[in-house]
Amino acid sequence: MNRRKQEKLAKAGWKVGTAAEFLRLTPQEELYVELKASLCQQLKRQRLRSHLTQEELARRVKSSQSRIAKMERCDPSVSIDLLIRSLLAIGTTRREIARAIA
Amino acid sequence: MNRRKQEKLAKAGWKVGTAAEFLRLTPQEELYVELKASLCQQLKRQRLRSHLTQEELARRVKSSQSRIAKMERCDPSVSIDLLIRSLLAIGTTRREIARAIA
DNA sequence: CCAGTATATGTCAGCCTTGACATAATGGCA
DNA sequence: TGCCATTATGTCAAGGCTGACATATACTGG
Repeated sequence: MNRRKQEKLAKAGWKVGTAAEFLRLTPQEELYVELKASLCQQLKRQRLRSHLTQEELARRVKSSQSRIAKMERCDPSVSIDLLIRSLLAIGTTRREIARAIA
Repeated sequence: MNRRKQEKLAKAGWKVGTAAEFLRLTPQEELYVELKASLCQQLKRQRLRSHLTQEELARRVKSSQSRIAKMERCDPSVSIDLLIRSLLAIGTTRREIARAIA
């Protein structure tokens, strides 16, 4: 958001900030969710690249369509553990995972 | 282990194999534990580099000495989530975490 | 040898994550 | 529009993870 618009909103009584500020995350929590988000995106990218539906992917990683959807949406209920196990299950290499994280 | 010794043990009725084989891990599970092990080592390295005791580190990451010990020993009861949250808590960057994983 | 510090191991109640299921929204396509 | 495939959201019992505590073991200087 540019400065102009921000000032305009401020005049109208709004506050502008990052999602982390809004959710009152500590800097560490912020890093954590960002890192997790990278893995969520990586999972979705890998799935689309493989032309799989969530249903099909779910079968491969022995999970369910709903959980795959939550993973890709980065739902708070999914762990990095599950994300990494899912990525490994569809052939993502450590190097690729590292690349997604960095 | 060299070939000679392996044959010798085989004659004596022993089987020789990797830890993964012994524990009957699937290739994916093996990748998972290896990746986790890298993070465990990284945590220990970072702690020693910072000249912290497990007790002190535990306070920083709001955990307990026993759990830190389990993390560094790569106890099955510790999750990648906790490892990553701990690493972030002591100032490890995403890049460094990625480097440890790759 | 002992005391003191650091690390390792075992246990467990309480909370968090998971797969599964139901159901709702979304997006084409005829 | 209605139908179908896909994805999103809500819920929950069962199992996994966590911090805390107790205790054991390892290490070191005196």
